[in-house]
Amino acid sequence: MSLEHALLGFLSYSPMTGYELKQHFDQSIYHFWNANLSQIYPALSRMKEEGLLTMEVEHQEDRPNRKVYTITDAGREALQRWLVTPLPPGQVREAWLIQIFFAHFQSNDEIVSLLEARMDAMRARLAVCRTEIQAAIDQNAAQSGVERASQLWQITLDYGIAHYETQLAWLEQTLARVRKLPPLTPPKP
Amino acid sequence: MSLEHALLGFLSYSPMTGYELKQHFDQSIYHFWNANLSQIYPALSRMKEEGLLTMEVEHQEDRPNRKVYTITDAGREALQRWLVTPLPPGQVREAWLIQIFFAHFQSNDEIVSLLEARMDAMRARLAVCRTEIQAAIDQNAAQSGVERASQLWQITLDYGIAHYETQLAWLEQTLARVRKLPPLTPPKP
DNA sequence: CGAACCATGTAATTGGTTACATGATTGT
DNA sequence: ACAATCATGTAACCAATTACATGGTTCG
Repeated sequence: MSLEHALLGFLSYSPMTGYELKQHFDQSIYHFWNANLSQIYPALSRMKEEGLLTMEVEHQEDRPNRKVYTITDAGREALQRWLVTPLPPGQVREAWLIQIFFAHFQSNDEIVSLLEARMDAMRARLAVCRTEIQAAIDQNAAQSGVERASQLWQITLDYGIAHYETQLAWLEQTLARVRKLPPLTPPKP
Repeated sequence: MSLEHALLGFLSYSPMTGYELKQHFDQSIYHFWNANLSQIYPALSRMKEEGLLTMEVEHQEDRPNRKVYTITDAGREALQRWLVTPLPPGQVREAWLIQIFFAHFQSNDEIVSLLEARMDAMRARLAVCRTEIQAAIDQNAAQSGVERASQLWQITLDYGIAHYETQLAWLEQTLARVRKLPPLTPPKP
């Protein structure tokens, strides 16, 4: 359902093709939601069948025809309704924590390696938020008339930044903690 | 894959039935990974076929027979290998942030409501971590011989606590920010 | 008297990822 | 020469959720 509503959201700005929608996903909400083209195209067809969108074909000679989707009144209503409906919070799923949980037969160094690998990944993501996405927001904010939208975008980015900062803080702290853990009494089998 | 390895992890403690495994999921790692019985039972059969587990039937008269699964050497090796393999960090998926992102036509009050609903949910989860799961860990730690395991469990719980605290801090801060947002210039259509 | 516990599963559906397929144009 | 951009899709697969099915025992 979320994918569909994100598509409606972008199409509420202006009519677009599936390809362009994908670019919007990549450029603005990638840090908390992503979608593949192979997911977007069938979703658009479905939504057209449901009357949430209309489609017009723009003929092109050299490349495949562009299919430009436009949101309908029914689509706007569906979006509107969804936007004010609180969603049940999803189940947390952090597979790497399973590794920590069952690491009692691993050496402290092995656990440290896992944590360090994760730190690298989290640092990289934090950097993307701070540079690329921030730049996109700033550029967008410069064009006036969209201040409210820019501020909401910034709010979601700040969520991402806070999230990754927490991850890193926790990892740092856990690293110190694991280094001090008494080593395993029975050595590895 | 993670489900399978979590099952191997619990079975590395002692042989168990699918039903008992589910209880372990619910009591110790629910805050970062969960599984349904309808997922666990077929997974166990599969893993038995793959030679990671063996199974023995305990006959019972009044209830369905218990199928007790035991980890094999191959299972221990597979677990061991997985436990030291860094996992690629998963894509963040926070559907409710889509709602914030596209809320520029919603009133500030409507956005505030969404945030407050989420705050309630996050407070509830934080409370579960601080009370129920903490109690389970403390109880487990009291039985000596498992200190290392208890400490790793505590580490994963502290992750959960830090996560929910960050959520709440961000929500609090965002609430204040949204209340100050200049209201929408064009009133709702 | 109904809910929760014990104990097993299958089937259907949903949502997402990966692989496959096509093909011209533009930039390095 | 090779990768990236534009532009569309289909098909297979995987993981997780929900619904369905069965049925006795114990607790409030």
